[in-house]
Amino acid sequence: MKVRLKDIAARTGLSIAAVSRALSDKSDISPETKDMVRRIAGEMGYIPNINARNMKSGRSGTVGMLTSHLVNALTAERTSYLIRKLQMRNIKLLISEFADNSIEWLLQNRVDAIIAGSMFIPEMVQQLKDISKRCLGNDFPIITFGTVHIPGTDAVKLDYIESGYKLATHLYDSGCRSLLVTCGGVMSRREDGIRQAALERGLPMPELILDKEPTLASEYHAVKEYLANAKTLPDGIIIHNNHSAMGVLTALREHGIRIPQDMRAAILEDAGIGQYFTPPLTTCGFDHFLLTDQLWKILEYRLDHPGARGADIIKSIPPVLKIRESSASDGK
Amino acid sequence: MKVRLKDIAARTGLSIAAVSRALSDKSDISPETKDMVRRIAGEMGYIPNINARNMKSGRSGTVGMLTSHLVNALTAERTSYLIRKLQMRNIKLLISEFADNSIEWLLQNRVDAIIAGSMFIPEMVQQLKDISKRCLGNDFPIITFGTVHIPGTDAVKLDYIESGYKLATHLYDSGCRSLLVTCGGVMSRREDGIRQAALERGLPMPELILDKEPTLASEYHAVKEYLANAKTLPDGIIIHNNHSAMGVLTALREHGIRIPQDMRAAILEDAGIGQYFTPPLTTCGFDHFLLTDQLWKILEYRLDHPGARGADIIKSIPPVLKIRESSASDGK
DNA sequence: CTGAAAGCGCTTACAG
DNA sequence: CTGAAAGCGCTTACAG
Repeated sequence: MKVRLKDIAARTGLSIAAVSRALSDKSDISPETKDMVRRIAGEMGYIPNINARNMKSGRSGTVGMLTSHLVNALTAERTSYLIRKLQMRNIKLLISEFADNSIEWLLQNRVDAIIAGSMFIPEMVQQLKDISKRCLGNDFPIITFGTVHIPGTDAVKLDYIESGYKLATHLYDSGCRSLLVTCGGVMSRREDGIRQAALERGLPMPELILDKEPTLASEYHAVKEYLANAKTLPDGIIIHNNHSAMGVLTALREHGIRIPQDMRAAILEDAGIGQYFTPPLTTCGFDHFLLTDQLWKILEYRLDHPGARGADIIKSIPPVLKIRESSASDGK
Repeated sequence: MKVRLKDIAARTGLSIAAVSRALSDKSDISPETKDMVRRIAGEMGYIPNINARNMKSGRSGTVGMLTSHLVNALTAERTSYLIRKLQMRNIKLLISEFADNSIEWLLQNRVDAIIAGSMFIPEMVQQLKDISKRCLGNDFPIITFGTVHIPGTDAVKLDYIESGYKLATHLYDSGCRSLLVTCGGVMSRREDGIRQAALERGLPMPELILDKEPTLASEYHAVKEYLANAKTLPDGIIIHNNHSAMGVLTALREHGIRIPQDMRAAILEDAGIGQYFTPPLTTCGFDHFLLTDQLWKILEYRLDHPGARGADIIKSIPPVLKIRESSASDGK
């Protein structure tokens, strides 16, 4: 933990510069000294200090990620995938759970790029706009994913309005007339799409269950409470994510509601687990492998081409509707 | 992105040192210059460079975490919790998915401490032993959680043998005579506890389903395949984690197996979702809030008390058995 | 209260 | 092929 180039230099009788070169592999240096230095360095247990190395280059070898809920399975999966990709290139990921000062924090740590999802948080969008403006001339890569695109940043566009619209349309076409929507802790653009589908048909606006603290247990209780007070029940439910689906379905079941006979159900997200529910659940969401892959490609390109900003890179991922038993159309 | 202390110094006519002090809040400096410097720094859009700051102190303000599967819900939750705690103290988390060189990588990045779980991976344990030995005199904090304790490191002990034993004992006492155990991609100490419970009763050793690639889908298929080839069925099943439970249960259901009538079932982990299955699933696992909290306390202590190594800190979390309908004892 | 200087560990033109 | 020197951006004794 303590051995420095200086120590190796002293031990070998070489200069610090020579040792540095012997170890770095990219300058010419005589094979003999190179081997010798490497051997001694190994013996001494030398571990290069990457932070010191970065000091010179001005880059930190770190990518910042703004997120709002790592706990979510999809977020975790995405993060895990990114970490592996980054790690293969010796790049670090600095995760910042969104707060007032999180972007500032990332900047203070001199991240080489920022990735951000959760663009439904207005403060986050605003902060990203601010730094995008501030850093524009500077060629600082910001890559977002979501429905909102900020000029000056790259994006993987996920049309949440479309995904809500698509799923609601399917449910209405299957016979639903009144929809209930669980929204988790926060409204997102997906509700807009659902509303639009209702509007087009002259059907009543969907009812929303908005939950303060969107954990599995609290969503379960929110739905329980809704059911206890409801005079008439909707004939369809859209569950906002995979994680809460178990809680919501349990609440429905305990209320004696059968799916799809009494109520059709679907998840407005796709973590690949819809088919493992009973009955299998219809899902409408974005392929997260595709998403993460696009994200990574843009990121890699930007890291490898600093100073060549050019136009914003924008990729789109379409929402995919997977129809399963839970939204069977004949009420069988 | 470009403003340095030097620039502020030039602009204010002060020395770099004075500017540094005005901004750092801990040295005495006249109120007027302090205010002035801060105002100017703000106007210039100064963002301190934390990495440069750390250069001097020798600490990186980063904690390394070795993990093997961030995708797992519990790992993600733990990580999220830790990140929030660390972020409040402006400490970074460097996550390293375990690989040959991951510890070396953390060390190169001069992490101030290492946290590691997944102690069922022999190579990881070996590597941790090596660096623990190498860094011992150096007061480098290593905090692990799991069943194995490495001398010279702190630990939150999770007795996996005990958790397996406890759950198997419960199932046997409920009437099971032959157990099937899904192990995910890797054997862990939990199987030892299950075997021990069988041994004590003179019952046959549990059958194990070991899966190469433990995803939800592959566990589903692994169980399907097992069921297709089994001559006689076990009367109890232990599922190794929450994530795979949905797949395993679906496979059982498709095979016409009713729980608990035909087969009792339980999860050897507790992510707080057991009660949301149909029927509610018995679980035996460790309280992850407690675990993470203990982890954080040890970590915080170590970071705040460098150079005061003393004895290893060891905390224990007991496995908790939560009995639910899926293991009802009278076969009703 | 403020400045000049040394230093954190490394890299990299620039000379030789 | 190798060394002396400057520098990355900041902090911190040490003088004044």
